[in-house]
Amino acid sequence: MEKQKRNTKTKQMIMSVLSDSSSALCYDDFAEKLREKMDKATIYRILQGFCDDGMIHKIVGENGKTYYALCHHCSNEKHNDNHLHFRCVRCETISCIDEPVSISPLPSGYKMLAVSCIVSGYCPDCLTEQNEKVAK
Amino acid sequence: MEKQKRNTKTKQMIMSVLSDSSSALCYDDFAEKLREKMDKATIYRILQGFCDDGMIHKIVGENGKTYYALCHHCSNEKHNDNHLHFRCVRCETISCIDEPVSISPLPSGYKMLAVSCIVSGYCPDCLTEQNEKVAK
DNA sequence: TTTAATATTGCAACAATGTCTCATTAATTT
DNA sequence: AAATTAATGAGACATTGTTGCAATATTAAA
Repeated sequence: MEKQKRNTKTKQMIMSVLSDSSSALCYDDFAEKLREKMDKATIYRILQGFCDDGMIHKIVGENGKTYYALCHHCSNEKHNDNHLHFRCVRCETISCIDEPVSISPLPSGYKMLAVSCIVSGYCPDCLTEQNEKVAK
Repeated sequence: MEKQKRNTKTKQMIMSVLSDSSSALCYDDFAEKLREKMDKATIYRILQGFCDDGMIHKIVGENGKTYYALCHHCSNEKHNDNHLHFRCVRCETISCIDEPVSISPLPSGYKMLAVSCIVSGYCPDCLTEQNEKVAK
């Protein structure tokens, strides 16, 4: 790790965009919220740097895009990306769920090191709206 | 579904490459095995067609690449992509594990529709080799 | 079997996502 | 304040995948 030695305004802006969001963000989200204040390469480099430093983590969506999220519940000692991610099929946001993923026992002979898991469905907000629609 | 109406040689070749493989394959794998006998667009289109027809399924790896695998254990009536995928960190193959994924209960308010899950670690072959190395 | 209809293919251009180089700028150290 | 070093912006490039369209192959019709 030879990265992120200076705490610049650029980095602060990116970090604050991410802190203000309750869901994981992709490059386009950052670009939009920063209104072209920052170069594409810079955004990607800073996000990669934060990942290398263990401050955020990546989630690759089923659309092939990479999303970035703060490591809210990862301690410094024990960095754990193995939690669940949830993608809402209605509002299209991806967010972290703090419950650890329990995977049914693997067939013998396999050794598990990490889990990357995205559940899709309705998030609480969208499920509520959905139910209200049906109720009408 | 308006696809794959003709069973051409091209499709047969792609299907046989996939049948012969015990792991999921990405575009490059097909291109390599078919030795430039076939155009990129054709390969992608046929794979997409097989997906639409429910004969194969896609897995998006953590590298952002899409892998394709036969639906070995999906019946026609009940198409189930919600099984586990395993990526070996040593031989770098991605394969399907037929065990269904059991996810620890979601927080209330969420409604799960599908699961996309990739476990990484050592596959049986590579774990054996690893252990033999250590034993020496 | 020959013709007509239609699906498939190859090619090239394009699109989206992300990375790299390198000159310039900004932050830190001396 | 000057020197050092890290970060940034700009554009070119890389990779993965898609699209439009003319040419080809397959199937259906005559």
